[in-house]
Amino acid sequence: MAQVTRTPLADQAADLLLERIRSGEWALGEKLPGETTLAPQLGVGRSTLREAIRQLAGRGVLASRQGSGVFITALDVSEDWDIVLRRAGIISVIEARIAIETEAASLAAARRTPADVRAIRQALSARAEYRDEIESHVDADTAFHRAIVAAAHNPILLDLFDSFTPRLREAMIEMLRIRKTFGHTADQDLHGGLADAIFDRDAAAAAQRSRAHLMSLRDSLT
Amino acid sequence: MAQVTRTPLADQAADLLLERIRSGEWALGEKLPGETTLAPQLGVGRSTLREAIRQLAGRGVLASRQGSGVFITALDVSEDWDIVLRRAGIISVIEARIAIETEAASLAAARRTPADVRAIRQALSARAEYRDEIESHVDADTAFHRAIVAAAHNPILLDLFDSFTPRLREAMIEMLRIRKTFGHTADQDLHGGLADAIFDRDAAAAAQRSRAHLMSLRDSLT
DNA sequence: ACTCATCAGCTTGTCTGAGGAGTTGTGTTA
DNA sequence: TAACACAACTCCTCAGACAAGCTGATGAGT
Repeated sequence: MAQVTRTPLADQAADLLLERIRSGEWALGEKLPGETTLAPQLGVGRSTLREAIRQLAGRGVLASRQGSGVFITALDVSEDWDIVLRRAGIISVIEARIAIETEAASLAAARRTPADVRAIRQALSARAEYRDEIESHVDADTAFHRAIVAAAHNPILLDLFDSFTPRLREAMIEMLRIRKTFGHTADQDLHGGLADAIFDRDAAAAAQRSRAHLMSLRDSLT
Repeated sequence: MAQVTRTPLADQAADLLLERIRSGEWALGEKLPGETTLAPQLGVGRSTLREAIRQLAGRGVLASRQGSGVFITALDVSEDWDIVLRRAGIISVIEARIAIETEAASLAAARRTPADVRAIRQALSARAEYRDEIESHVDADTAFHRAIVAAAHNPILLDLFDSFTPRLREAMIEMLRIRKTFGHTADQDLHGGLADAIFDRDAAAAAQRSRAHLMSLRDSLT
């Protein structure tokens, strides 16, 4: 099928180049072939190739240094996060949560304000209420953990957390539906202990309890 | 003050153009002047201007349509994460790196394969070579840290790392250019120690050294 | 044998001129 | 009035020339 809209050669060359970069043809920081050899290889003129390179440079994938060459600075930032999370598997996701939440818990212990304390306390009691309905319980649990990350006062960590949890919701519900181990008193106490450590400004204990909780979650899946 | 490093004209033209766009000289969706009139206005050749436009097009600011003209598609660079990272401040970014890299180092110690060991070792020696050139040093350093995250065999952590580093590159270069504290033997030894801990499968030591390195980096900025 | 300046041969950077191709508005014509 | 033809724009692509920067080899001088 012939396409109605002809895309510029420079765009096509950029796509083609990005594809080859993604495929791992060149490692991070490695040098690309010279313009004079790459241009005929892609079937375009040198200036067209240069525009393609500029385009990728604008996206932070390439960087060119005069006299030296064109180098790969990133293996594409890409926005296919949805797919990545799906393919990665639940274990990898929980490990990423461990990374973010333990650090956040530690920071939260140091930085929490009275307003943070109120928010965490409220989320904790809300979590205790929903013991029977799985979905509500998962939502309340997520809200509790989010309150802790928010108390760390680091916008990046909060952004990372927010990019995880929506994808995680279904998986968590599914999981809890199969193994009916949720809403137990012990589980609730574990979360209470994490909150207490943050209230007491005990960074080490907060990190340790956050990690312990998530690792037990991970281990229950293996 | 004459600058030592001459930035390419195309980059300068792109910056100049972005500045004028940000100042509101043209409205969203409006057409820019033609290449033949804009190029002399900026004092560059036509192809140079075209490369500048391509660069901004790659960042989603401009879009050119053949026969019609070049149009403004966004007044702000935004690009979701880019602006978040810029506004958040370098401290928050480093804290996020601490979260990701310490966990990754710990996992890498447990999971590293012989291939990972080779990759880390190679990156480390490459890092030692580039002691004088700031840019090359930063790239080599990034490659080293990336090799460790890759050795953790967790695609999500690797993706998170990759989403940080491209934006961090310029800030790191800028920082090192001001404070000339890089490439020191102590610094290289620190990285060597981290690598050794991973080689020895000592997860605790790997995490501790990774954290120590990044925290010293953070503290040097306060 | 070692040091260092020089240079040839790479690389990317920039400009120019020539067409090709698409779009748009205008004027002519039926 | 409506459809068509066309001229005048626009960006797109290529080729060639030269400038500027980097790198490794070469050779002279110590």
